[in-house]
Amino acid sequence: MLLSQTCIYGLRASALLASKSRADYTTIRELSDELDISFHFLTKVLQKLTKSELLESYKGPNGGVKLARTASDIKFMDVVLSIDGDSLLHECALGLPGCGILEPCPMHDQWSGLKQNIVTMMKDITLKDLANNYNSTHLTFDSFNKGNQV
Amino acid sequence: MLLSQTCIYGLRASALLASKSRADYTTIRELSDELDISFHFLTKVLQKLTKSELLESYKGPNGGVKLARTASDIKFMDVVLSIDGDSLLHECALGLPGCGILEPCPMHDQWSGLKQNIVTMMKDITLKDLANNYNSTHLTFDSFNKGNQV
DNA sequence: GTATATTAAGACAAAATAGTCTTATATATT
DNA sequence: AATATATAAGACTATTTTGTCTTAATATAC
Ligand code: SF4
Ligand code: SF4
Repeated sequence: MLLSQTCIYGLRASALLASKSRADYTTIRELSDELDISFHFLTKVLQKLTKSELLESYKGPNGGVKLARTASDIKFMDVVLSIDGDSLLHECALGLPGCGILEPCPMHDQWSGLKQNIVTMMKDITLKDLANNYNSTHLTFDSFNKGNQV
Repeated sequence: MLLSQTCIYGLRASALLASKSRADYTTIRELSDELDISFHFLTKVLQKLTKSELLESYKGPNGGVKLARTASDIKFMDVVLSIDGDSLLHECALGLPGCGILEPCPMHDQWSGLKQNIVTMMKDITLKDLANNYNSTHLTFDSFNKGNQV
């Protein structure tokens, strides 16, 4: 897995938030219900995004969370960096230690090209993109998760 | 991380084995020393490769492990499949549940292309490729692992 | 100000992954 | 046969990741 489970939750919640109006706060309970993620766990995940100032939170009645910027202004990568940190950028996802510049392994050129493409994609795609074709079934039910081809 | 730590160990040991003669068995102790991996842990990892018939093992004096086939005949992907299974092939490494064919998310086309490239690379590269430019420093010391760019 | 709704924080528990250690088994040498 | 050398197997521990629960803090409404 390229991204932690925690990060995935953050991405799914962010995408869902991006499909909602920024005029109102959405409660984490509503998000956790729609996404079928544990409320308490999602709360902790979103706290990271709030601290990173990708989300804004508000306590009390009519409180909740909302995007801190417009959906088109928040990149997929912003969420990844906030939750998983920058290891994706700096470490070889193949996991082979001793990195590329000094002593490249035979896969390095190919791999680093592919990896750069992934990073570019994550830096290109915004929450608006994710929200555009948003399909609640897709982002919601884990039951679809088994045995599907990618 | 795309591959488990266990899988990385298997790959590093396999690459090292590929740089050695198939006429002799190499002891796991020798591999674990050269790669700076716990002997007992590496033993368990290599047992998987032996069960998958990528390696052959032999007990007793002058025993050890060796490649079951020529290095050019064993793919990077063979090792990955043996140790991590086929989740890399079937699951979205982005982790978003509910997969691509029925309800593709907006990233699907891009992502599935990139992912296919990774899979193709892993199916293309053989242990011989890894062994060719083999550099023991690179595959050995974790101290190089921090802060290098990929 | 009291009750209610909400996020924040942190202690705690469970599960998955990684790593260690001991014993069993097979082989070779003498 | 006895000893030494090796992998195989499995119990055990440690660490990380994931998930749960309780309490604190903050805001609203009445
Ligand atoms: S040389 Fe490149 S591909 Fe190979 S292990 Fe290092 S960073 Fe990864
Ligand atoms: S649609 Fe494709 S990219 Fe998106 S989550 Fe599913 S498999 Fe992954």
